Amino acid sequence: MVTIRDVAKASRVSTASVSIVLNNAPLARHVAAATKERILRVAKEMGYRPNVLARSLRRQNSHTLGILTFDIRDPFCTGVLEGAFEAMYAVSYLPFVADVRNERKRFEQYLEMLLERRVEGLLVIANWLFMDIDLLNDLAQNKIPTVIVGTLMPQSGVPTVITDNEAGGYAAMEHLYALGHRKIAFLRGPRMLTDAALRWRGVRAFARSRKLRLEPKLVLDLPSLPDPFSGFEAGKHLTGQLLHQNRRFTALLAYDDMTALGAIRALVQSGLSVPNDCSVVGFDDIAPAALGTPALTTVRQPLERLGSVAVDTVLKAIRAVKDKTLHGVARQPLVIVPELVVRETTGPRG
Amino acid sequence: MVTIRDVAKASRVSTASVSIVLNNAPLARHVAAATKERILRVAKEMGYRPNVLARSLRRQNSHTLGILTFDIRDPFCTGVLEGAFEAMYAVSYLPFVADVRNERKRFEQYLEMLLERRVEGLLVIANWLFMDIDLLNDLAQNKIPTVIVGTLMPQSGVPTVITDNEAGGYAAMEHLYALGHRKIAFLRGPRMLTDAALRWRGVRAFARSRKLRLEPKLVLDLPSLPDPFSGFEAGKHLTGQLLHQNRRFTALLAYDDMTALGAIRALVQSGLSVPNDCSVVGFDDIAPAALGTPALTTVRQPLERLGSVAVDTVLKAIRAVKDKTLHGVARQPLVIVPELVVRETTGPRG
DNA sequence: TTGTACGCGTTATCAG
DNA sequence: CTGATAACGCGTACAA
Repeated sequence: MVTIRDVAKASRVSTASVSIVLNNAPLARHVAAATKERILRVAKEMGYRPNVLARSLRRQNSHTLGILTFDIRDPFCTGVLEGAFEAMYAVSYLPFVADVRNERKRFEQYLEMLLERRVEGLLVIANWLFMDIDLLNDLAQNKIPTVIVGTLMPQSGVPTVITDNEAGGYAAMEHLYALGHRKIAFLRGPRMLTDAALRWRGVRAFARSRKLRLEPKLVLDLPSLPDPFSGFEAGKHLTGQLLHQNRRFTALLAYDDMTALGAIRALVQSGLSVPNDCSVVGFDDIAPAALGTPALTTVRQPLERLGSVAVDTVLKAIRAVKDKTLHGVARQPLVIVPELVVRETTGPRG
Repeated sequence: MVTIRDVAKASRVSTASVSIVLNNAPLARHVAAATKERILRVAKEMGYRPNVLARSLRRQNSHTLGILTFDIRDPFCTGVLEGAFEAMYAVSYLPFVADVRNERKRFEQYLEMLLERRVEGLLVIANWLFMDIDLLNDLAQNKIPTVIVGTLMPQSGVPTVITDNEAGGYAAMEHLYALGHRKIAFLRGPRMLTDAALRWRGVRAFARSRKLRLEPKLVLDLPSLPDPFSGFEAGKHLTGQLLHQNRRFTALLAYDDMTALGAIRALVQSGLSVPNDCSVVGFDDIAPAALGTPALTTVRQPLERLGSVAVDTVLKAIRAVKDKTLHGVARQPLVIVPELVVRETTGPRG
């Protein structure tokens, strides 16, 4: 590997000059044009690549962020990741990504590894499972700028970027109501989950505004399970239950897309048609939502936007720390408005 | 940030002793137990975290791999990633992941960034788009151990890990044939794509073995488009075309799941039922395949396995370079056997 | 333009 | 046996 010293020797100047010229530092103005050119040429010829490790050591920054995901296969994660990557690319930061797989041990080990690598900031793409495990402390301990994306941790104190769940729930209800649905079944999220509570609040808010009564027997709660794809099974199972009890409903609002997809499976397997016999609405707009037939109507979380806003927030915090302008990051969660995507699983009341 | 010097001072020993003890180096045997304990305790109390940048600089290794993905949202990528992460976690390597988004410029920039960061090896999760752009040279240039996953680049010279496409094609045909299907439509992959060619070869091999004639009019080729999700649209469009021409077929074998999902959409929208009127088989077994209704029958690529094998291969190559045992990595592509997953989109000929 | 101390941990060599 | 000293890896930045 060719070092800056090699280049210096070959160009017959000092390493200082090489560094100055290659970085186009202010002092480069005082370097003779001919010398500059020579250095540039030699460096290229020799295929010199500065060692970022050494640079980071010296500059005390790594141009690196750590991203902790709860499950890389979850489309929610990858959506956020895409946005995060984009924002990082724009400022030439590189991400370490660590897939926690919903395991506490991994979370802690990865966190340690990332800190040892001197990442400048941390992004945590979370789901409800991050709740049980009180890793929040681990996060709060380290002074390093951190942002949580995707779910609201009660009193975590960590800056958060989320979708406006309440608005989403409201919009979904509005849509179903407009189509004439009055008997609506709900597959709510796990009870302790803040997001679930907020979505439900949006639903209730809408119902109140239209004096629509929500039938308690049509409201079921998802258990909180560790596997993200288990949402599918849960949705299928709960819907099957509803069907088994002969409950009447013409529409179903699911906690998220995975749940909705499971619900559809149960409906179709019972010989019902979606949306003719029952409309279904999801939440998230993960990739599979659009790929199934019929395509899922859902409340789209602006995943890429969540990711990029989160990165911007972390970067801002990093700068704030550097400049010691302590009025760094907003304490309030950053809330991003979702968007209803009407596709094929909803239709007028049959 | 607390450094090794701080710990040394606080434990009243030299930095050397601290390093030796904390790393449990061979020399640690010669350190008095009491001293050891003191160092350990002080280090923990002070929350000392070794600076991996400095360590890497000294040891001339980074314990880091670079992973280039063509599109982080593609379920194929994330499947491979999961396996890769797992294998890396086992040896405490951390991945930089760079999402190329099928853009040449990004590929080159990221590649440069990764090399500057002294990643020890490179993993390229590729799809057909990596073909057009002759980035292979860029890869071959750098001496750094590299493995390509997921698609076979003709004469690239870069070690590759792939699924046995031919076996997969064969298995899919076998399944359809056993169900009684004889009029089978094919949505082949892009013509220049090696994987597509191999799958097709598997199909033909089976047909020959049963003296089954393949109707040329039922064989269509996908265009090669840049967006991974475009496979869906292409599948839908080509199937629509087939239907429009009133071609008779009782089963359809798609290039991959995305294509298959698109085909199903077209079939259902034409009033046909899957699998009653037409069976459909995909290839890959990406997550959405199992989530749709009906669930897709498909040839599963062992994605995690591809990822972990790829990482193991890179690590092996890294070690080979270090030990200068030049008989490093196999020149032959590593081929992993796929598995037919029978779900709901295939049934006996109607 | 250059010399050189510095950032931080590792390890070979040396002294007690 | 026990521990310290110092060179090293590489690029940066300031004084000269």
